[in-house]
Parts: sequence; C-alpha cells; structure tokens
Amino acid sequence: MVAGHPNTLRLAGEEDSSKRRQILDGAKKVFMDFGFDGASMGEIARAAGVSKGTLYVYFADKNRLFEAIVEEETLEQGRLAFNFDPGRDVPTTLREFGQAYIQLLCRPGGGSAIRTVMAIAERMPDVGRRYYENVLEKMIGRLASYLEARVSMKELAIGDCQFAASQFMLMCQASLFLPFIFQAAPPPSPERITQVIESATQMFLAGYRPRDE
Amino acid sequence: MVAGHPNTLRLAGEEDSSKRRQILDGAKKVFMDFGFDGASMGEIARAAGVSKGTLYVYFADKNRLFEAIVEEETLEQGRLAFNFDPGRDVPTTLREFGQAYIQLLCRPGGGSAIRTVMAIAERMPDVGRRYYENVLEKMIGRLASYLEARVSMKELAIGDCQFAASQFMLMCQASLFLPFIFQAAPPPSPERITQVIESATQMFLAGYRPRDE
Amino acid sequence: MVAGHPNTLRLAGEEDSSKRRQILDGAKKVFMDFGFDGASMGEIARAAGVSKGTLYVYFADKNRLFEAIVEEETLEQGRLAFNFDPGRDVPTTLREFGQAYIQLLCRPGGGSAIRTVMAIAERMPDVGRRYYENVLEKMIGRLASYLEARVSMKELAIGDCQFAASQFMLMCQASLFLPFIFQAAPPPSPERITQVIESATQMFLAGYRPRDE
Amino acid sequence: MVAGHPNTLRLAGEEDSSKRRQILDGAKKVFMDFGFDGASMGEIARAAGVSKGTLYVYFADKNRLFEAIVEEETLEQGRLAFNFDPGRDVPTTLREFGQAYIQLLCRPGGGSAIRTVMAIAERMPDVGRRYYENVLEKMIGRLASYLEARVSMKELAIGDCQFAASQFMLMCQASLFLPFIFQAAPPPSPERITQVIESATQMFLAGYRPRDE
DNA sequence: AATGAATGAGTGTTCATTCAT
DNA sequence: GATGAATGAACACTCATTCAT
Repeated sequence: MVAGHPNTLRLAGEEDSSKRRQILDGAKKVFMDFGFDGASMGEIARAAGVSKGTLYVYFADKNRLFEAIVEEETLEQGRLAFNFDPGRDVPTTLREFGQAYIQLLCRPGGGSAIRTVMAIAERMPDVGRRYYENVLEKMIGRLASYLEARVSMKELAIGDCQFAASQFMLMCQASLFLPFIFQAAPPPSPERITQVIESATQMFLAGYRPRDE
Repeated sequence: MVAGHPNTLRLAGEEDSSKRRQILDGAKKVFMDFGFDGASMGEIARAAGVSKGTLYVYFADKNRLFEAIVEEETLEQGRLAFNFDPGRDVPTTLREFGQAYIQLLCRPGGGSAIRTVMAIAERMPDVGRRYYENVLEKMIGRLASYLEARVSMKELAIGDCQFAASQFMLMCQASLFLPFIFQAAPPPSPERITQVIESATQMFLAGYRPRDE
Repeated sequence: MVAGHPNTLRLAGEEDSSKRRQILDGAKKVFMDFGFDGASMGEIARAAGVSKGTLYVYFADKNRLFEAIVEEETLEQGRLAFNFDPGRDVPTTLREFGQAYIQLLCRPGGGSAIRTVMAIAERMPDVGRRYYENVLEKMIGRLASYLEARVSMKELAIGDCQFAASQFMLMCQASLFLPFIFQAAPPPSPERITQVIESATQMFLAGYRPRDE
Repeated sequence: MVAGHPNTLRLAGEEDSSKRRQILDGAKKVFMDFGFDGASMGEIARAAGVSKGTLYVYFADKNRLFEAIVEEETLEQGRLAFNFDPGRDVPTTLREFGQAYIQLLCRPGGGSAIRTVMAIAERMPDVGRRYYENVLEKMIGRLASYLEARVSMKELAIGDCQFAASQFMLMCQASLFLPFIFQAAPPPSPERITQVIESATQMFLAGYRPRDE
C-alpha cells in the first residue's frame, strides 16, 4: 500500500526537502529534550512547524523518525574531524582530541544525544549499537590509528592501541561526565576540563612511554 | 490528606510486608527492563503478582514507586563492601575493587539500574543526583580515602585523591561499559575484565608512583 | 448469605449502637459537604473514625448508607416543632414559622441536605420523593391545618389551604434561597430574613384576608 | 502550552462545527440526566456519536465541557424573550410571564439544567453564580423594570421592585416546582399551572395594589 | 504534498466492595 | 464485630496513527 516513504527513496547526496529538514530539526530538539517516550508526535509537529499528518508523510512511524534522528546525529558526530596527523606530537594531539571529545559528551543545553540513545538502547538495540559503532568505536579507532603510528615511531609502547585509546578517552571523562549526566553538578568549566585532560594526558604518557633500558 | 502510605510509616529496619516486597521486586524488574516511561503500572502489577489497585495502596503514584526502587537500589549499591583496609597493598586493593566495580556496572541480565537512572535524570534530577551521590560519589570517596592513606605512607604521589579515584574507576571501564550499555557487545567475559583491570592498575601505578629523585 | 444487616434488624426505638451512630454522623458530614458522588467511602470511614470494612457491616452499600442519612435527616427535619397552636394569631404564627423555615433552608456551613437530595433526586427518585413528602409536604400540611383552623374562625378566606401554605413558604424564600443555593450571595443576614418574612406575611394577609362586604 | 481549543477560537456568531454541535448535544443530554459526576465521558461520547478522543479535541476536559453546556444553557435561557412592554396591563403581563417562567423551570423530559447546576454549585461556585446571575437574576431584573414602569404610572405601590419580582416568581412555583424537582409528582398539567399563576397574580395584585385613600 | 479532524487503544489513578483474620 | 489489605472495574485523559480533503 505505502509504496515507500520519501526517506526510503532518497538517493545518497540528495538534499533533504525543506519539509523533511524542518521535521528532523524539530524532532531532534524534542527527542533530545524529552527522550523517546517523553516526546510526543504532537509536540514534534509543533516544534517542526508542520502538521501531525505531515510527519507520517515523511516517516512511517515514531520509531522510524527517531531512528532517522539518531542516524543523522550518528553521521554528524561520526564526521567530526580531529587532527590525527601522525606527524603531530603525542601530548598535543591527545590534549586537543580530549577537549573535543569532552565537549561532545558534555554539550551544554541538556538534551544530549548520548543520554537519549543510552536510554533507549535496551529497547532499541540496533539504534544503540549503530550509535556506538559509528560514533564512539569509530572515534576510538581513529585515535588508535594515530597511536599505532606513534608506536611504530617508537614514541609509545602500547600493546593494544584500540584499548589504550579507550582508556584515554575514559580518563578524560574523570569527574566530568558522570556528574553531568546524573544532574549532580552543573556542566564543568573550560578550566576544569583543561585540568582533567592534562592529567589524563600525563597519566597516559606515564603508562605508555617506552621504557628506556 | 492521606496520612501517609504504608511505606512512609515503615520504621527503619522493619522488614517489608510481603506484598510491598513483591511489588518492589516486580516493579524493579519492569522498570529496569523498560525504563520509566516504557513500564506500565499494569505490567508492573502483573510482574508483581498483585492487582493494579494494590500498587496504589503501597505507593502514591508511579513516580513514587520508581523513586522507591531507585532508592533501594541506591542503598543496596551504596552498602556494597569493598576491602579498603589501609594496610593492604595498593595493587591488590585496586584490582579487587576494580573487579567489584565492573561487576556492578555490567551486571548481566540486562536491566541495569545505572542506565535506567541515567535515562530519567533529565526529567527527575533529584533521583539522578541522589543515585550519583549515594552510589558513585560515595564509592569514589571511599577509594579516595584509601588512596590518601597510602599517600601519607609515601607509597603514592597524588595531588587530588578524589580525582585520582575517579580516574581509576573510569579506566576500569575502558572497552567494557560503553559497548555493554549501548548493546554493542555482549557482557564481557571475566577474563577480559581481569585484563582490563590489570591494565588500569598498571597505568594508575605508573602515573601515581612516587618519583625517586 | 448476608443474614440481614444490623440496621434491618433494629427495632424501632432501639438506640443506635455507638459504631452505627459514629458512621451516620461521619457520613452525614461528608455526604452533605461533597454530595453523593463526591463523597468517597474512604473519606466517610475516616470522618466516622472507623474502618472501611465496618461501613459494610452496618450498611449494605453506599446507596443504602446515603439513604439512611437522608432518612434520618428527613425524620429529624420532619420532627421540627412549629408553634401551630390554632389559638395563636395569624401574623405571629406566620412570622415565626417563616423564620424557622428559612433557617432550615439556608443553614450556614454549606452542606445542606436539601441541595444534596435535590441533586440526586433524578437518579434516586425514591429518596427525593420521600424527603419531599416527609419534610416539605408535611410542613406544608401542618401549616395548612393551622390555616384551615383560622379559616373556620373566619379570620382567613382561603380556598385551598394546602396551596396557600405552599405559597407562603415560597414567598418567604424570595431573594434568599436561590442566591444562596447557587452560591451567588453569602447567606442572608437575620435582619434581611426578618424583612423578607414580614413582607411575605403582609402579602399573604393582603391576599387571604376575608373581604368585608 | 496548547494554544487553545477550537471552541476558544470561535468567533461570535460563527456557527458551531457539526462535531462540536454533536458533542454539546450529547453531553447536554447525559449531564442533565446523570449530573456532573454521574456522567462519564465514555457515555457522553456514545451519546454524541463521536469517539472519546474527539471530546478532547473540542474541550480541554470534563469540567470545561460541562461549563460550556451550562454556559450555552445560560445564554439560551437568558435570551428568552418576555413581553414586558410597559404599556401592557399588569395582570396580563404577569400571567404570561408566569407561564413562560414555569415552563422553563418544569421542563418535561427530566434532565433539568437548573437541578444540574444547583447540584454542582457547591463544588463549582462560578458555574452556579453565573447561571443565577445570567438567568434568574436577569429575569428578575426585567420583571422588576416592568414593575417600576407601572409603579411610576401609579398602578402599583411597590417599595422594592426587585424583591417584589422575586416574590412573584416564587409564588408562581407554589406547589409546582418542588414536587417536580424532588420527583414527588409528575410534571404539572397546563391547567394546574394556569391556576397557580392566576392565584399568584391575584395575590401579587392584592399585595401591591395602590391603596385608595 | 499537506493537512488536521478523528480515532481508539492504552495510560495512570480512584474507589466501592470483599474477605481472611 | 471490626479490621484494613486487596481487588478490579471504571474513570478521565493522552497520543500514535489514519484518512478524507
């Protein structure tokens, strides 16, 4: 009956129709602010400035709209550029990456994609998995590649670079992300973030600096 | 108006009535599996083996029931004992604590308290804050106290033990928690956990071992 | 199964058990304040200081409890004594009766039996009818008897005394009862009541004074 | 939040949408038959021939729907035309007005607005007050104006015309309204009404006819 | 394509009533 | 008799979804 929703027909690279764009923008705001269950299609329609019916012209149902939002966020965050020039020195690279990473996690304004996706991951495992793989794992992978490059330059001594990358990223979160996501503290100040990342960098270097014999 | 639900009258230490216990157990399962919004009072009643009406005999409303679940989980997790004997050596203490901590986070069986609380923290900030303070912050604090003891024994050189504790705990999660919570990987094997914690311990010691001059 | 509720077994004149009395008192207050639907059995139990279960020991259900209340109120108001001594002069008798009647109707403190019964009369016609017959019609009848006595003394010229009594009573309400019951005005002052009744009395006398030929 | 229900947007004079009209008609019937509490939204939906959800498209909640019904009834009854031409003689005017008034009060078909509003007036004082002011008080006022005109023509001798109007209206109810509203008697026959009003008219004239010196 | 009126299944909650103690 | 824990049917209300226009 439904011959296919517009979204399923879109070719890669085709630009969104303005209505579809409107909907995605409105829905993103509402989903991120209220979570999947807390967001109502009516609220989304209002936020998008379209009628409720129009939502269903572009998206088969609420799930699919949500998935589209997460997919877009996933792509966007997956596209984030970091300077992983293998020629750059390790401390600088780690510091800059750490900054960008924490800013992604602790985005002010509350509605954070990561929380929203975490929340629903149990009921929509594919959504969670894809977000993890395309954003976080990918980020880990890119950092890991950089680290490998420096390992082969003998500047670092790391057994499992993928794992080391993950370690670094989590250290960057220390004292920042959990209080933020549990609403136990206001978003951290830039100064605090800098301190934390500096410490993570030092620790990382202390742990993975090649041992002089 | 209502002079108080049975739960508000319970004395400390008084054991739960069996019905109340049943409800808490059923509700915990449903809330943890489906999240606050995804859980319906009907489903909870069914899971608890009581009628919907009975739910409201023991809890004023869905929010209060949820809060009671989280409170209980909070207390239970906050009561978790770790061996922080200041006389024990650092590597052993960190390893054992790390194991217990990761087992708490990555509890098999899906429905995890931490995810459920995270998910709702934006709309129920008090619930989120209390969980963080009474479980995670408390755990950090206890590890920090231990570290301080070892610092004064000159075995560690740490500026901010609270922060260092947080760093250690996050390192323990490396490659484990995020894939788990995003449903991107099955719960990690005990061996994998041991490896990760060993690495975190080594890194921690490398970073905070006192420098001989 | 139920061999008969205590109330159905009570002999006339037997005094109420204290529990039954408590229930009637509590229920009366709650029913008069909130109406039949607005009153809950729980609230009634609380007001009566007994358990909800006990309500059902004495009364088969909410309807029967309500009927008992109305019945009691009916009897009580039906027992109200007025001085209808046929020897007393008409103006005095009318004035005094009018006062008592208005005080019955416009009882301060809100919860008025008459409103409560009116409200439910469509759904419980028997209750309404019995209240009307045993209170209002009876009152009309007693006034009518008095009037008849004075008619036979040639002091009044009335064709239908029953109807004339009804006319007098309604005139006494002029400007008082409707604003009161529609919450459009505070309960009338005693002075105002006196004026109104005086006017009703004059009008009545003007209308039913025997015509001298 | 919600920018306004359709009803709030209606321009004066704009005719009701057919659905809105259907709902008002169905709800009126159910509310008048069962009272505010006795009426369920499901029953109203059925009576109106719409779905429950549709009720909430047009009215924010049950209270608002009820208020709209009463408001409409209020306006309709407030618009009732009476011939209060100051040139018409008093007995005719009173008789005709009395007829119309009693027909309003004792409308056959049971469900009477006046009873329904009375019943709820304690819990919804505004609704009660507005009904009284816009229907009954207004009617009293119009009769009072007519009486004043005749007073200045020396045809009547009345101190307080507002009060006299109220007296007349209540006398017209004698033996009619209370039995009707308490379900103690079937609606009165037209002949009976005529008699009652004739008597009220006579009494009124007897009381307020100017005294010849 | 876009609308928005309409739907009805589902929600949280209340409450008259029952019954084991 | 008296209790109060427990029930489940009913309620007001929400919201994802449909469909005639």
